[in-house]
Amino acid sequence: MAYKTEHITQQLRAAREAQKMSQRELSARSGLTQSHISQIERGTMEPGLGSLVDAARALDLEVILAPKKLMPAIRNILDSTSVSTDVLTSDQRKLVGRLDRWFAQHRGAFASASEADTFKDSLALLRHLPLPAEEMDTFKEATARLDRWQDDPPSRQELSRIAHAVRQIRNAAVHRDRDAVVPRSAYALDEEDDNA
Amino acid sequence: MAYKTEHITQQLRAAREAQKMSQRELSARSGLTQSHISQIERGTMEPGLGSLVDAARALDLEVILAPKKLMPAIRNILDSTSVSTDVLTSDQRKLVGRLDRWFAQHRGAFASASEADTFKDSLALLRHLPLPAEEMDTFKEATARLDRWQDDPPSRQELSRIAHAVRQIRNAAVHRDRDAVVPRSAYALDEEDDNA
DNA sequence: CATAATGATACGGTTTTATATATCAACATT
DNA sequence: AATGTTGATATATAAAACCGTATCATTATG
Repeated sequence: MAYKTEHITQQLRAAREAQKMSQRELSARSGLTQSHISQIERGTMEPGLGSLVDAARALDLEVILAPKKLMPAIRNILDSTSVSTDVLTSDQRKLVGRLDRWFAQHRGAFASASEADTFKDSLALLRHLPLPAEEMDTFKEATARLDRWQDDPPSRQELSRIAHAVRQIRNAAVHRDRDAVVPRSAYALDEEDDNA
Repeated sequence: MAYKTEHITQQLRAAREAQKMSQRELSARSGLTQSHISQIERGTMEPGLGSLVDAARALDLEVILAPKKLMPAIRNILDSTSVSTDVLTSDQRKLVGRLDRWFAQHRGAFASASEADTFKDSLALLRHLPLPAEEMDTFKEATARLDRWQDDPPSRQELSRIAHAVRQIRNAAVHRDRDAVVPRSAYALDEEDDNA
């Protein structure tokens, strides 16, 4: 049915999820109904152009028409440029990187696969979400145990505790982020962009 | 009404006109109704996403979502790359240029202002539309009389005849251009009446 | 465990899109 | 002068979109 517009609506969903925004929050920002959004994302219904623009704007996206022949060049810009601003402290970057490498080799150490996935997901987010100094300490502290995994491998229970702690930090960061780090994201308030 | 989507639909119309395509032809290529297209372009109604995509495809355009922050870069691509590729023979370029200069000085020689305008319009198009060799001959032949305007000024009737001939060449070029240069633009035709 | 948040659905009701078809005035073409 | 083409409209009808609201199963969270 909505074969022609599938990629667009799919992109909408991807953008929303990338911003960790719920359908209900997007609903509030865009003026569309949550049920409406769900159906659009699922392909159950095809949005009107107006709805698409509303949803897109709420996600900091623009609906544009581009000549086919220019698409390669545009695509180049679109997926080469990393999306987030990456204003992390080098401390955070290093720590996340270290944990990342650790995880690559020891994911099997977790109690369950889902727990490992949760941990990985937390890491993925903390790679992009800046953490305030104090929380960085908590983060460091929570994962300090992993530094000694070599000569003293942590038990699964210890790992669970650590993963849970990291998860909490992630959650805190995500929630604070919406209003603090990405405050001028969507709204129609800032119509004024820089000039061309 | 359709304030949010005005620029998009406006762009649609601009693209269609730039390709010298009539609403009826776009209708045939896109599957939409001519009346539908008219209303969309006028802003009387807001198209669904499906309709927009259909119309866009028929015009060799793509509907895409782009992050706002990347818009400057994209806009750069969009309007830096100018119009058509201009693959004219040097013969055609020269001839058009000469006629252009001639016209700049002798537009008053035409029978009416509108006839002069028509001639200018034809020239403007032939500056960008490549002409096959045979037609170039016809073109040259039709305007040969102007080469002797100096010592033997052509009558208004002669001018009318020439202008008309040039106009015909222009028309043929436009039609051929649409069917040749934009052959694989729209798939809508293939779906419905798939005649070879 | 209890609670809250999430996404998927459902349904009745209003509004809008979209089609099919035709007409019309303004031009363009032959 | 006769004929085609163009874009704007009109009307009637079918088909969706869109909203409100509400429910439900999962999953996340405290």
